Amino acid sequence: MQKKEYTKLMDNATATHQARLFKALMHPVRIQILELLRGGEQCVCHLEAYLDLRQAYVSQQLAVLRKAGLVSDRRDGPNSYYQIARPELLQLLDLARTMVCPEGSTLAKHRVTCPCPRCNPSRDEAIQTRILKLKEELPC
Amino acid sequence: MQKKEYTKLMDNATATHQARLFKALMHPVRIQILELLRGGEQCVCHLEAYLDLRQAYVSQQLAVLRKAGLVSDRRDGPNSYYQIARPELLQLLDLARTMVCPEGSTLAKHRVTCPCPRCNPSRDEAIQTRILKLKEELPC
DNA sequence: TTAGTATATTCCTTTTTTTGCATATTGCAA
DNA sequence: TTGCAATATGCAAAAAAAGGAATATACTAA
Repeated sequence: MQKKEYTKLMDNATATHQARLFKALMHPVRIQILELLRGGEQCVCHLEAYLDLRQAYVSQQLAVLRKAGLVSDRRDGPNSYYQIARPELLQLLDLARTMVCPEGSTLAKHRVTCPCPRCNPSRDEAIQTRILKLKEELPC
Repeated sequence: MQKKEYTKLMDNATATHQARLFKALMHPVRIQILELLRGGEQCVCHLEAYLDLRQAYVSQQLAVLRKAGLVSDRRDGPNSYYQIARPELLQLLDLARTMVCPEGSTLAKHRVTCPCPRCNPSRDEAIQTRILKLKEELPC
């Protein structure tokens, strides 16, 4: 039997890192979160409303994505905003989608009530103007 | 709070299928198998030798890839040959590798002894000629 | 300080994967 | 048929992930 010298195509460490990346993506909710982040950063309550999931659960899934280095977070007052940290992720998701979803499935519509500042600019604005008004009324 | 009509970016079914694809790829051994299949089909004993893993274990991992529709198999005599069924997979793996492995890691060399017919053409040939010789010696 | 909103984490149970081991199957030749 | 080589499958224990529930933290406003 022939004994051959063989240069490995890939070392174990790389394969393990790659597997870790796929592991972070192997969950439907995490994929949907990344899809929602496609258009830019979103706060947790927005994801919660749009996916119709409990807050703690969304936070757990975000923690998995964060620990895998796939998303980054930023605090703004009471809200946390998450965004995609690796733009190549979107290519990866696009490629995966073409592989599993050949037929253009029709996307469902549904109603959401999201409490986040971005979804409620008027409400936020109203609060801000009321605050300003009150401040003006105060004696210096 | 505003109530908005929202067209889902992705239906649950698609996300689930995508997750299933990533699930099949979330294992280092399966990734290494796919890398070995990059150059074309290989038999099980070849993978076994090149990855230095037990036969039953390689077969199990191949079964996962097969059930996910990522590889196809073909029987040729006593050997089973596997090949990549979805060429887009290679793109996916390439993209994933660039994401996790920025520094060009040096690939290790190692010696393998593979018993498969392709790795031992001379041995196979020798057997074949011996068979032919024996047949000639037989009285019709 | 207290209360309320937004978010994160910890603990625990259930389910799914992993992995080793034994065994079954298949194809071929004697 | 028997025996052997190559491959596949079934089973069980260990490890990991999923998901629910309670709780902790952070910030803001009163």
